[in-house]
Amino acid sequence: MASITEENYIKAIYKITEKNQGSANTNAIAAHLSTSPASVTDMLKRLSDKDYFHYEKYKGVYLTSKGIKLATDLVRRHRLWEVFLVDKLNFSWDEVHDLAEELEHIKSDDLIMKLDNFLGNPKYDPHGDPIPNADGKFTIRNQVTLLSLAKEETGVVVGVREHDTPFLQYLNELKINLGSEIKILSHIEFDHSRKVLINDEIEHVLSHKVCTNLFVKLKNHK
Amino acid sequence: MASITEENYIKAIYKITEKNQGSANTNAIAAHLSTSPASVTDMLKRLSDKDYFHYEKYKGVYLTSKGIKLATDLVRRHRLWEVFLVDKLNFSWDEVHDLAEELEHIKSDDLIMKLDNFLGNPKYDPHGDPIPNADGKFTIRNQVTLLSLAKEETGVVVGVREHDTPFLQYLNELKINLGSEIKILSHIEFDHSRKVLINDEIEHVLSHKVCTNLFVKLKNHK
DNA sequence: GAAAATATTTAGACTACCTTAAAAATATAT
DNA sequence: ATATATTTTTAAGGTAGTCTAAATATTTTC
Repeated sequence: MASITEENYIKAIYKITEKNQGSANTNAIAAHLSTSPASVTDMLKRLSDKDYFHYEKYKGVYLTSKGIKLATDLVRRHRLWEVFLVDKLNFSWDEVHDLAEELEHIKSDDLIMKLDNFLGNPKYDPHGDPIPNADGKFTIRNQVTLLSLAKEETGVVVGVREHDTPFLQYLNELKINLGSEIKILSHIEFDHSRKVLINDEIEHVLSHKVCTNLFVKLKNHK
Repeated sequence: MASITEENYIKAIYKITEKNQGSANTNAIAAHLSTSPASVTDMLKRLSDKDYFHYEKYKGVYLTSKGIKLATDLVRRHRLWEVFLVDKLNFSWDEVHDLAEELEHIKSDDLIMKLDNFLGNPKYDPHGDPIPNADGKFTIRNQVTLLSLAKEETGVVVGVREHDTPFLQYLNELKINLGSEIKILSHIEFDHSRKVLINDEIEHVLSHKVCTNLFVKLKNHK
């Protein structure tokens, strides 16, 4: 059975390989876990006979199917706990990450199954991220960033790319949450920001960066 | 901030001192934590400058008010999680101890406050044990063991002394749970067992030991 | 393709917690 | 009050995980 530290290594490798076409290097893992590259090398060596990943000196590391299974299990647990914290305990979406980070390490398939049922088998977490099923399969959703909407089009917010607290709190201030409707009033050429109408009520300018981080689906589309 | 191991030591000391008039000895702590007496001495020495307890070589250990606060906090967290597991996730009362043992170590006052509210501020856990409030105060209840009921008296089950799985599962078989009514039909002199009527339905003989472990209040009493 | 920059690994040491075996202190029994 | 039994502590060492500093590999640059 994997220790909490081991689980965190597997999760870090999973997240990095998701972005960096399949392989994770020592420095990236160290940065992700706020530890030193030396510790990572050490840990990879000690963990490498547990079959979660392939590791070759100086060549980086990639997960085996066993490692991927553990990682998606962790993602599943994390996101289900986030749903619990927001839907049942009334936490806000910017407060739940660290708690879910602890809760996800409680290892009981029965617990997660019962939690899933209790929550009504949710498909997405409070940030709009898909929750993998018990087999590790994700529901894929049609989504684009707010950037790709044309003038006069309206998007319904279905997710956020970044999860850090300041960004989510900024969205709180703008009254933007999952389900909010954002209509593009105009593109501002100069800095690629967008003038928008939020929830049919408030006009606002959203920076290019904010737009990149908002996932929407076109209103009245499928 | 106390580590999980530290918390478990404090909790063990608390439980032992509850029974053994105020002080816990090395062997008892070791037995309680399934570790060696040498480890306990080692840990007590290392922990003793954190002000959770007073420790004098060969004299045993007793908690300070800081230690008692931490211990009752842990009891509170443990019992609230047990309520959650039984009331919300539909676990049975014999399945929740180990999971609560893990969940109790998640340190967030906010989490526990919100969990408490979500559960409706319960005063007792699924085994009938009182849940201390945030200040560590327990609700005291009028209760006696089934042993002290006379013939023809009826008791309502409000708690169990032992929490181990086989005992609780035996009670499941007998259809005895919190709230069950048990009427004493006769005392059997030979082995001090009791012939009883459970829930107005089933007649059964309960051993002396089972009776000692069942807390009841007299039906129609306060 | 050599030099410089960067990434990675090794070496040695630290902490928290655990272990067994032996020594010392305390408690019990005669 | 001494001998015996029990409890507790010390000593020495192990594992998981961490660190810094130094050594080595790889990549980038010219």
